[in-house]
Amino acid sequence: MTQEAERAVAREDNALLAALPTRERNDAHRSSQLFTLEFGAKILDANTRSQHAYFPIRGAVSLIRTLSAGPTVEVGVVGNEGMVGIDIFMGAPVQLNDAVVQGEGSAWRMSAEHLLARFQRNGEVQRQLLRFTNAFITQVSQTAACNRAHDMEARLARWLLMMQDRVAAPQIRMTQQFLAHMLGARTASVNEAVQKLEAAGVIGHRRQEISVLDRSGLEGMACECYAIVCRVYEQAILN
Amino acid sequence: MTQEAERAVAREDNALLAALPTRERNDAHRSSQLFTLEFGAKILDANTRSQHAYFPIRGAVSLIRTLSAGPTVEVGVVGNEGMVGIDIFMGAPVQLNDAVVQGEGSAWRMSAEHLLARFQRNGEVQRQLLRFTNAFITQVSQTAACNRAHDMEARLARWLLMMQDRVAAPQIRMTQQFLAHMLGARTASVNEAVQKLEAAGVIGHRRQEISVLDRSGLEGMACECYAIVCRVYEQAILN
DNA sequence: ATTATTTTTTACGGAAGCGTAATAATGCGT
DNA sequence: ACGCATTATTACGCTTCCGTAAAAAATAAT
Repeated sequence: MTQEAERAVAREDNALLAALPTRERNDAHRSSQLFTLEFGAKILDANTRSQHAYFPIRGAVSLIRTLSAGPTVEVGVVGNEGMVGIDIFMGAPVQLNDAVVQGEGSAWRMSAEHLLARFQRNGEVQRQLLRFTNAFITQVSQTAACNRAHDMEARLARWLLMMQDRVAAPQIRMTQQFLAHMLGARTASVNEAVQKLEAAGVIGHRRQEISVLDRSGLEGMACECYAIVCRVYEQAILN
Repeated sequence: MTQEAERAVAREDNALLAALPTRERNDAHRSSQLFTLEFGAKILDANTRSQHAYFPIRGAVSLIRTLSAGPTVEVGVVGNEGMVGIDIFMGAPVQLNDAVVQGEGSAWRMSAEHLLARFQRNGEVQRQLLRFTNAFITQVSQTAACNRAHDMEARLARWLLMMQDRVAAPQIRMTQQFLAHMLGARTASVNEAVQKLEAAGVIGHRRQEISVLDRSGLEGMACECYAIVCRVYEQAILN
């Protein structure tokens, strides 16, 4: 309950911006527009220099890599705790992932120039952004290990938990086809895993929707990766 | 051949340091010690704040994540083109990977305090380090996708190529057991893949050693990930 | 309502790789 | 030279997940 309350508060603003000194925070808000994260929208393109950074207030954005043979794999998810567009201040020539909205919500959108200027001018802004980036690296590392070691069922459970944390709703809306793209698997394999989790009573599902029924049960079926990544982001946000 | 020559030149110093303005570069050398990368040495520990950063001149360092169920997975490799210890300037509370020497060589070793001070003081140092870090993120992302999508044989080929680039020798020394840890697989599976590559005539092997016989043949058997990661590092190093 | 479309579910043979463990080869110490 | 320890290889049954694709169910369009 207390945790619930904390979350509600946190959701009023992006956690990264919220952690900035008042002055910088206000500045960030003034130089951003509120942007609606619409389901399925591709907000950043692979092989392109990002024009904008996004600081989600609510919602989830997946970073997806497409391999030449066709399959796509999600390498990370960003929500309230972070931002999309790190390539802007990391000095990347281009970035290689697509960023796609998975869970509807809203975000502050800031131009690349603005972000870069803020990053270079203010030490605290820089410090926060780099701390997040480091946590993000850990997330991607964990995903790399997870993809090698854990099976569909555990990975699906993990993904649902991460998504639910970010959309802040018990239902998660998406087709299993789409989910298969995230998990780098066949629709049929995903379906099997969905049914197993449902048989275990931790989720319910219908067309285009999965709902979490037993959160802690689901946590029990997810691989360790979920808890690890959660902890890393918590630590990154604390000062 | 020209490429060969370029490589030889590059190997005289770590590429990241070499790209710095003379002044900063000299400073870095003065405040570092030459450190021998001994095969198997663990130079950074998971769950610890790094005390030193390493800028390899020759040799390869693997970043390895150990999962609680036991298996270990390599999430990235660093050699001449980069450095180990990014957590120092990224403001990480701790970092979660072990860093283990895979290919013998040498590196400049710098204290964490020194590195942090240089990072914060000089824009060009910062810029280079962040550019590398961004390339590293791409490497890890690619590994995440690769681990999901590509089979042992292709991943082994990729790993051998990356390792060879960094140790700058046709032979790569390590037990298949160790290799299995890197690839997150059984020794037996690795052995099978080794034999397939050998049957294809692109590598030779004997106890504790694999040698690359047909470099471009091996490239043909590796997944796209090898070329992608190479390109990313090239771009990161160019100004 | 009926048809078309999208999404989910089921099916089946097959490949890759696992867990386990026994056997063979190699190299080291004395 | 001989025995010991490490490393590599082979074996076998099994699980997971793939490729492919057809059937069923849910929704949307006319």
